[in-house]
Amino acid sequence: MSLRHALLGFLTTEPTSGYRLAQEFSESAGWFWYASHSQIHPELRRLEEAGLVTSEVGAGDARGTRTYRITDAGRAELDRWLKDGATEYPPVRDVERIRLLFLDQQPLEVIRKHFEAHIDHHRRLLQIYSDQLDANQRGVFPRLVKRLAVAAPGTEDIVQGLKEIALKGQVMRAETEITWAENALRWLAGHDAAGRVQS
Amino acid sequence: MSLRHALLGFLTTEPTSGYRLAQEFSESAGWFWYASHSQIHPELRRLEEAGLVTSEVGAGDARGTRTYRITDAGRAELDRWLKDGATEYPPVRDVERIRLLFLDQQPLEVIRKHFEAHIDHHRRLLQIYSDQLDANQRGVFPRLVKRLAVAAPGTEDIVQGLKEIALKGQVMRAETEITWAENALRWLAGHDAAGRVQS
DNA sequence: GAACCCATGTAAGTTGTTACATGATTGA
DNA sequence: TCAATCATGTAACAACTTACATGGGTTC
Repeated sequence: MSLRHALLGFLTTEPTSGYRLAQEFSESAGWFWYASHSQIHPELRRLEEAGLVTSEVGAGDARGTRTYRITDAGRAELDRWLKDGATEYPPVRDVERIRLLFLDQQPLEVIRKHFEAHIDHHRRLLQIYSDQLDANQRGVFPRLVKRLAVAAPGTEDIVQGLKEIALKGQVMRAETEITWAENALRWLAGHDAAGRVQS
Repeated sequence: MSLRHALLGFLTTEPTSGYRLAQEFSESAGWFWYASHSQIHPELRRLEEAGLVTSEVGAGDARGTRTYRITDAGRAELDRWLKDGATEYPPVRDVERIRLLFLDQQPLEVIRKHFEAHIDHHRRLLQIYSDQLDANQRGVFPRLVKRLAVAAPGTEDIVQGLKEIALKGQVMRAETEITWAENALRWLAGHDAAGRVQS
């Protein structure tokens, strides 16, 4: 149940609404966790039932925006999750790779398009994460600013450092995928040429 | 519905049983797709209902091993999937990363363990994929041998090349993760030392 | 007043996990 | 004969997706 803990984690930065959380969890390539509002709202209510968060609707709020706030029990649960549990790496389920394996009986053109689409996809991600990394390093990344404001004294450089490391990881991943696919395209081009020469 | 197409794809290499498929989908770090037998057996029956595969139990087979074979309709469906559909990249859901973000209020020791576990995990994967890559290059990788046997004439080097590229991708990913976490550990060690000097 | 954003919700369906259940064969 | 492996299956549950639904606020 990672959504639960992702929500608790975000709520340690500031109390906010399900709508805002849904925005955070949708934007920027899903940040590190994607979830839809139809999953977030019920989960927040379950968290409230469990006493891990509280919620209230502002007195004069006609829209009915419900603001969620993490409780001490919620912080304890998050702390327990962070301390006790090792990261559970999910099983590999890579559509791109299984497609690639079975593309071996398709025309070269189809294979080429596959790698090009892969590069496009990861270039988009690279752009997003590079921008965020840049904003983080300049200290203007909104989420960083908010988190620095609530960070325990003396932990500021850890907060910023870990965000930078996390973003650097995304950048490295995207770069790796692009390099890989570019190499593949080169191989494919060489193979194509070789095939023509021999025929 | 990728499991469907992953199963169809594997069945183009050779007719086999749900049990064997479940083994393939479990071993070797899940290869590129993990699925449990309790998901595979029902899916195979659904594929049979849809006319995409046929199945039969060998005459003298007391164990009741049911061998599935892809039909022309199944091949057509796989072909359609490979040709028409672009790869659908799933939304980002990265437990490791969200854990890392919220570790910023934990002791340095806990953070260090996180990166060490990350390195361990990816070293294991690296070993598996390196071995497979090696076996593939030497032409002794069982799945490669089988697939080469059914490959259309003239496509052998594409078959082997794409498998190599796919495995190379897994190796690169694992290496990237290890490099990333090693850098993070170095940063953490430097930070720890700096902290002690200042205090 | 139309279009768009803010804000929450439900319901149906799919996918995937975990646990339970059964029975045959093989090898120590 | 006991344990491991072969082989398939079901049932309950959890996670996630997609679509539908509602209503207030803002802006042109």
